[in-house]
Amino acid sequence: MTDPETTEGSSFPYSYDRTALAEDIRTRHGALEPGAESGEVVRVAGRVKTVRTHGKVAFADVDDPSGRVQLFATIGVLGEDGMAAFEGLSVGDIVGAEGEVVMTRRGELSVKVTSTVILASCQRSMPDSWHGVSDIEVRYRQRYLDLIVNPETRPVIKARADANAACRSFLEERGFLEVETPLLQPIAGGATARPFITHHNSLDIDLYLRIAPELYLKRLLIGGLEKVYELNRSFRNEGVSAQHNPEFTMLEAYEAYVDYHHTMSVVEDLVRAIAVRVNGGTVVTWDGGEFDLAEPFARITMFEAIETNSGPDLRDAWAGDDVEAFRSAATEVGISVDPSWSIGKILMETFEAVAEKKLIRPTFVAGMPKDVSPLAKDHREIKGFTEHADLIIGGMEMAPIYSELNDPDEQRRRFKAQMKARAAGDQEAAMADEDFLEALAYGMPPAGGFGLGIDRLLRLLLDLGSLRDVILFPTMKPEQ
RNA sequence: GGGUCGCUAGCUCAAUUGGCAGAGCAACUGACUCUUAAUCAGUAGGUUCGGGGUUCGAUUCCCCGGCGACCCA
Repeated sequence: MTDPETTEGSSFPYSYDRTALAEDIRTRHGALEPGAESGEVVRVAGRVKTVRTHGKVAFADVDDPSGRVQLFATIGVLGEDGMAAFEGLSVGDIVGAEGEVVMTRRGELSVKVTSTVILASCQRSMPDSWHGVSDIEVRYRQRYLDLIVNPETRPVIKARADANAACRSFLEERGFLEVETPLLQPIAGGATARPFITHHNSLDIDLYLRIAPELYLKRLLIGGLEKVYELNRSFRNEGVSAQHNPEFTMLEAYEAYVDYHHTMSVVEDLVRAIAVRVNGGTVVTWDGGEFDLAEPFARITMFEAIETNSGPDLRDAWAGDDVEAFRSAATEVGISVDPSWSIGKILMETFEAVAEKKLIRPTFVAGMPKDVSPLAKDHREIKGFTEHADLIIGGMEMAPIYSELNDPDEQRRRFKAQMKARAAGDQEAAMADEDFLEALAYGMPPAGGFGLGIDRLLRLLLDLGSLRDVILFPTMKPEQ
């Protein structure tokens, strides 16, 4: 309980003139002899972690962003009223304290307080400072408590800031321009996913939250911006899992006059740059194993990925367009094949079931069946494929990379095929975007593009069990 | 969507075969002039996630629901 005198009236002061952080004090006076005084008076501020009273002397630990500092109070300095006020501090209160930096007899660097002010009292009981909060649900719903009591949470925030900064500096160095494109879109394009729908009242139209910025960034390519990127939040109306959150952070970038071979190399370098910025090196510890991102990323085809993971060899069946062979192969590896699935969709599902989780070291799976890849150019070697690579690391899809489709007639045919799938019930199939087709008709330079999932990459680099551990406020159902 | 597990005091956790809902920390009162998970004495704190059922009696067993975690699809 705080003293009623101090909780009435101006119990929530407007500011506090802090003159030192815990770290500053340690740097300047950490070498003082036990019992010595520094002669320097400081004002510190932060959250009370513990209070230890001893009658005519008392201690409190205060956390600020740089660390912890001990407050040391004596009745000789504060008098009885001041001492009572100090002893009234509660764990969780945010306080400011002024006093001389001293070293206690027991060798703990302290601020020997002459005055203490409660800047914000903590009206609720703080979680146990020893055990912290272990209930995962509380950690996600009340992230502020997690941050206050669980020290391991804070570095995750720093890692995300570092990853974002690494993306920006990497791309800026290479002449890319950061842009912002619509989050509210009349047609949700650029990926295959179910969108969220919202409504604009005064225009009286439904709009979608973007599932990707892709089609707008390509419009900028058409407009002559040859290297653009957007570090974006996108939204997909799908389940929540260790690898999925309905809103997620992605880096999308496009570069004119290159193909996906070039862009794969760019992504490879970018992933290394992010790792170095976040972890200080390229060695990744993941799920009990270890690998080095500095080694060249593998580049294999989907057929090779399936085969080397003891799946069937499907090349002949693919060349012969033998849907039945695909159905039986997929069924054999335990997939329940939907009768509406195309041959490409079955191949894709087979790959995901057989190989994806086993690709731990960085691997570009280069080439994607055309009917599940409506925005990439035809593959130059494999019939029915597109130049669409997926970078897989740690068994997770990290980044799609395309030779961007820039033929408006072919794009129209791809959209048509998608609409057909959509009509057949595939809610993830792409929507045709006439406005985008018109833009393409003006001519888009050949280009390579990619989208890098930042949340998943962070999960990998930090070796965390769930995507929710790198998202500060993951999507949750309301409690009631 | 299916399966498994979890939900008890502010936090971390107990509660025997179905038999008085408890401990530590936090809070509150008091003692203590160098503590640092301070110590000591005392006080208070509960819709056991919600609803229903079985039973003399339910935290415990059964059913329905909520939220979460993990696994599977």
